[in-house]
Amino acid sequence: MKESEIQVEYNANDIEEKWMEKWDLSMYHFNWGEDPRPQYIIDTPPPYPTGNFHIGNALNWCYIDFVARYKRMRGYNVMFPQGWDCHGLPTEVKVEEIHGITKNQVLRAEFRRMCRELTAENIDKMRKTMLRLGFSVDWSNEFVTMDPSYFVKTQKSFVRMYNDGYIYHEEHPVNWCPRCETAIAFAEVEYNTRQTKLNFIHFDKVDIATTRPELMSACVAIAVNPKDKRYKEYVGQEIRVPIFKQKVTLITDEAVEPELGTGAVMICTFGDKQDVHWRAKYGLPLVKTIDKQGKMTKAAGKYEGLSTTACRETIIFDLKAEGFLYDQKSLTQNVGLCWRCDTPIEILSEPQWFVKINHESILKAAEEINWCPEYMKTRLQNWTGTMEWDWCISRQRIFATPIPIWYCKHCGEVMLAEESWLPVDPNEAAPKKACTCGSTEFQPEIDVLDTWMDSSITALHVTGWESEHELRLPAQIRPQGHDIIRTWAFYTILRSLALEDKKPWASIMINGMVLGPDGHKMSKSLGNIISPEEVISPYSADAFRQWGAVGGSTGSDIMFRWKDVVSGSRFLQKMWNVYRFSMSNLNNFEPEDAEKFSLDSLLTIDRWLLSKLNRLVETTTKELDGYNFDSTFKAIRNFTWEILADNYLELVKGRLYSDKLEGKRAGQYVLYQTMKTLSFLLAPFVPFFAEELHSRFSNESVHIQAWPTIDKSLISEEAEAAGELIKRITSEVRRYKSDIGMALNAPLKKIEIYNADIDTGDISGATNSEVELIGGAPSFEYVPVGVKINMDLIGPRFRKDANDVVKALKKEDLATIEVQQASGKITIVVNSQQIEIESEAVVITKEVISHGREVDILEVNDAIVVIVK
RNA sequence: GGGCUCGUGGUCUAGUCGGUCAUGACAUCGCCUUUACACGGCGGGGAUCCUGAGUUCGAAUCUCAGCGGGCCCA
Repeated sequence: MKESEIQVEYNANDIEEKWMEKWDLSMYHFNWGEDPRPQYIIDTPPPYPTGNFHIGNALNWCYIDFVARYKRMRGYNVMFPQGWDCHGLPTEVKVEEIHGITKNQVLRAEFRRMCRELTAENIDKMRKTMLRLGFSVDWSNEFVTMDPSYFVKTQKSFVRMYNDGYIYHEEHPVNWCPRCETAIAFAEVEYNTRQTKLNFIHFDKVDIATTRPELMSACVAIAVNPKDKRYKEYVGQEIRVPIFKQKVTLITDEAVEPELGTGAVMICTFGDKQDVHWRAKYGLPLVKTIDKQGKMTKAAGKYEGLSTTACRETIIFDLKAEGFLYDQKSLTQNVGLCWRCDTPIEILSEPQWFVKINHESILKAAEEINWCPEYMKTRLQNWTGTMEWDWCISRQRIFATPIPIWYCKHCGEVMLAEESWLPVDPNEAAPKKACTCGSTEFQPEIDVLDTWMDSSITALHVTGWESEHELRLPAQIRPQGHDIIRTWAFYTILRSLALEDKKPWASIMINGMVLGPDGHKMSKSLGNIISPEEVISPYSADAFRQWGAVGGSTGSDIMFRWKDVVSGSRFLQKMWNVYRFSMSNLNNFEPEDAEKFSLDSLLTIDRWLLSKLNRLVETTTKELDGYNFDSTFKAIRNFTWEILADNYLELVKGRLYSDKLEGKRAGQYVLYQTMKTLSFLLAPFVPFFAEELHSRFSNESVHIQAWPTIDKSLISEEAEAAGELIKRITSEVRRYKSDIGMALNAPLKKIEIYNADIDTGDISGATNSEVELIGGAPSFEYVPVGVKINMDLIGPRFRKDANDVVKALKKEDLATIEVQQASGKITIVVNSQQIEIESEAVVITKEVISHGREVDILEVNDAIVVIVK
């Protein structure tokens, strides 16, 4: 083996950059052709190209990469594709900001070009971070949703779902941002508490309380609780709305809270989602009093043209002047805000495109998917159960996939694009055929598709839907955060069923959110954001990735902790030292020596180590199959540090330094196997470091090697017990030296070991002392010092009296119990009753006394270790 | 307000088909510069297992209620 140029310091950043340069990334490519390996396709989340690959993304990608690398080593044909979910409002807003324009000041095509340009730059930046973090992405399967090659599929999916009756166009209440002038989905509404005024207003028969008097012109009914006696006599009667003078009916509904305000509320179209409910439930008329810009319409009479807030002030002024308003109280309430610009949203009734939701089929598919962790499935189920509106898929924006629809100017008929015309922007191209009425004059649909329409077909896209390859749906796994179970997971299942009648993935692996070092979710406003780059440059990507692995269990939210990164970095240095030590002792040991090596010449502690090593392989394999990265990596770390470094190396050193070939060869063999195995086990987690370790064993990348197999013949209880005894004796001697203030390498006059049949060579080496094994019974006296009680036996047998039995046993003379125990039965008196206890229920602990000899005595299991001073 | 989830030494965490000394890491204290490593080794101290009630001979673990954190939603 070569040990040259193994530096004392592990210089992570140099080594990571070296491998980044050297690696041929085609080793991560998926093979679309014939392949004997089973496929393992990952439906990677396409991030939104903000330009910053943040730490939350990084955690998600760490998980994906652990799985991808592991599965490749396990012999799967793995695809870890990378997509980019480009369309959306944030980019539009950013472009307006950068160019100092509003989107309506330039041509749509020009605005789209600006958005594409910015997105391409942002993707570039994020790709760099991903490469630096060592993710084994298959870049040959990258997709960009704004590219025609991708959005042609979004459009095709629209056309097919339209033809299959899943999509319809209808006037329906939608969440609307008056600033952005677009419909938005529930997923895009944020809630915040605000102070507002509850206004108390006299109507002609009742008094009502409202926070939104500007909606009085849209008042279509008054509602009270059916149990509210105050209004009983007026139920069903007509009430006149002040100022606007329209007559509305007083109705009753359970949902009205009698305690709030006056107990009577206006139903307006629409103040909130409850109004939408009530309007549908009671078949009330629709009055549109707010327009798309958030201005009052003609329906608001003299208030037409005012903004909603100006209208509110003016109406309050007028109500006061005319004596209708008799009180105002402040009220804290939650208001819905546009997630992007914080403008309070309105509910408007507008013609929009919708996708029908089939609850049952989604629930059934969710049941067939393997959820990790399992409880995340409940979230999807609960959400599905509470969906009331269909999915609104149209948006009034520019940078998005166009809806491939025109309307005939002559007869109004809808003209749907044929698949062969796609991709198409109806605003830039006309239909290639005439309307059924004969007209060739068309009005293009200017609404565009919700971005989720793009991203909800990723599972289809990556498995080859509508490509030159055969369809390989379902993908094997969907890795994603729990924040988007209700959106991305939900929509993907829906679309996959609608388009191919198949579930999108076999499994879904959920990651938690990343919290800042202060325990709160990372956010700009809290100022607790940490970027992956800030962590990598002082500590390395491999250290960062270890935080991802050990930070917490899969699915739970995990805090970013610097000390996890620091300890990751220390582990690399520790492992590096172990490796350096091992390699320097392997300079005359070649792979052929390992092949020729006869296992018969292994010593006890070697077998102990190899047994532990194979158990480690067993554990890591099992844990990785269950996506338990934290327990996997902790097991590797524990093995390396405790078992290998602190114990095995110390015990084997004596042999490695000695001239006796046989024991030395055995130690070298163990080190050789262990270093090779560890380089494989570490590969999914710390790919740069593992490659560096492996590079001195082979010219091939560690990342295309097979995962180690478990050699069951080397796993042995006896070997472990025997090794454990040696290890414990050594560490007892170490403790002894520490207790009496000796240096740990200081020699003892002599160590005698009684009542144990073990190799003493390694003990002697590790304690730097002569060790003599003495057979036969030692001439020492045992003194009982305590009693341990087995509650498994005592508890169920004595129930209520168990406590008294324990007390009695503890009071009893130890020597007496010992004598009785030897005879098989212990008889004691409890609560003046004589009872018998089986001898197994009690264990007498004993100590050995030196009996006059000038020695100290240590006990390890049944062995007696005598230190001659 | 609803759903899911978590609450264990100063900090973070393991354990959760109930069994009497509760795991480990970081921090802290003491000892040790031993030829892989002081980014190390050895040893010690430190816990009302969120609170209350219940089930049980016995609860960190099971049940109920409450308090507090997180995410999603209204």
